[in-house]
Amino acid sequence: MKRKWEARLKQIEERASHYEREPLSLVYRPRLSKPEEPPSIWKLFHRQTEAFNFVKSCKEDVHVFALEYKVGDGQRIYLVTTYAQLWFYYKSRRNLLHCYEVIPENAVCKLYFDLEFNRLANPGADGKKMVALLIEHVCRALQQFYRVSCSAEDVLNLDSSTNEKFSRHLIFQLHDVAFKDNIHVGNFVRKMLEPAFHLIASEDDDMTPETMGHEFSHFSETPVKQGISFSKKSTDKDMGESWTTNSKKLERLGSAKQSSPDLSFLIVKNNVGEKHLFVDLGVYTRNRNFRLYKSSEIGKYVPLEVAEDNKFYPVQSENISKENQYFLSALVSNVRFSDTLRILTYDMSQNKQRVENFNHTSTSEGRPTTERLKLQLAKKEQLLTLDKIVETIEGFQCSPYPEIDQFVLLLVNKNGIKGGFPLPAEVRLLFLLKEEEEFTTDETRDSETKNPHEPSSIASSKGTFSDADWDNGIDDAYILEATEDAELAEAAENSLLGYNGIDEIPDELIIEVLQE
DNA sequence: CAGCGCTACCACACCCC
DNA sequence: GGTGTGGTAGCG
Repeated sequence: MKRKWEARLKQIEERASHYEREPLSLVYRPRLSKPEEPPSIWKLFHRQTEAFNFVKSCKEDVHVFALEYKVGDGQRIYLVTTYAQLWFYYKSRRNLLHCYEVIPENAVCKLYFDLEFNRLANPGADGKKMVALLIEHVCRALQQFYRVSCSAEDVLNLDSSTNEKFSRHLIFQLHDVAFKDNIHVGNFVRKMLEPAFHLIASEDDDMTPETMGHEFSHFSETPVKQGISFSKKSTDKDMGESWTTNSKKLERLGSAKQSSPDLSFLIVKNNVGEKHLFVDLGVYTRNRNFRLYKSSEIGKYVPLEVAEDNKFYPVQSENISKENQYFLSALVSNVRFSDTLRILTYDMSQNKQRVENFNHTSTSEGRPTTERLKLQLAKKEQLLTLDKIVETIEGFQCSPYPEIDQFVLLLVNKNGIKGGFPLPAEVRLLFLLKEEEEFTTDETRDSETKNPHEPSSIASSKGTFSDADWDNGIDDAYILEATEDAELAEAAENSLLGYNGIDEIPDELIIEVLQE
């Protein structure tokens, strides 16, 4: 008895001296890593900007998440941590319900969709069928715009439907392909759905038929901001134009029926009976919050779960559970690093912000250097369209010699492939741009249709969606591809970064160009 | 102490016929 | 009536 007590005492004394040698830290910190590894990161912020500032100061691969914590007002706090650590505390689903990923502005991301319709307002709508048709349409558009192949098996299909609402998230898992950021995703999605907007607009026209020769004709007032609308006065001449307009409209409808894809399945009614799209276009804004796999909106108890008709199955891995795989796959900004990663872009207003962006990103050197951050920075600096590179050359006086610029243009346009300039970075990239024809931007489209003295410009305007548009649908889309052609890459790089005369350009390259 | 980024909508000024 | 602007409620 006494002996047992002595042993116990000794044990306690040993433990006491152990804690004297290695005291517990004053503040408990959750810790996934071993003591010799870097400490865990788990920080909460009231302001999103503070969270992102912390991420910038952080070497580790951390991300910003938004947590809903008050019912009613969608007020959120912001959590910064790693995917692994979040999953560790998240997976039990006893805490951290109502979590959102913050899709950072300017961050490479996946193609994603938020789909929903009110069941009561759309009796007979077959949600699953609509999802399948949409996926088909998206894959076709990816193929036609970017020559990117995919199928329903590449799409993670998450469901959070209720009796009232059909609701899905789609996240595309494209191999070695991602979008520049979610603004570009939005541009692509809106372009891809253009035939559907025209359908809605034309059906609205049918519901409110305009009286011939009356005040005005309303035309194609779409929910997209680049939609076309114009009006006219009731003179004889204008009546003629108005008729032209109507006949064009009919022609447009005809061609829409014949050649552009039939997207009528995407049209649903909201709870007041107005026609809308099945696809929510409000989710492609800066720093958009996107609900995590197995999270629910606060106040509701409907988490996102793998849909029964989901066809995406993550590759099985020994140390990552299937649930964790789905969790990671559902993260829109979780783009897998790859040295052959292609970045898709879709510019709406080509002439606006690009150079500004270039200046901005080029000053942000020396940032934290995880592979991912390096990659994103590299991408940012390389994401210049050919036009912008020319502007940049002119703007910065990089090359005072027109023949150098000519040479560069020839070089990168070789074999009908327009190109960009691989800058000094881990990954060398080449831009594959669309062929010659200058695409009519939405601004020119608007200015054309607004000009009352040029009905012919309306007729020939790209404001109508035609088969040709669809086939040429590459529009402002660019594909960036890794290139193994080191010689070409190096020459282009040197051309941009400081050759001062034609003498300095390697002979063999000059010969190559002259031979063309 | 404490959210964020829009867009649709409205009100208003100003212009032109 | 058309067009442009500025402010904001409310949606996602």
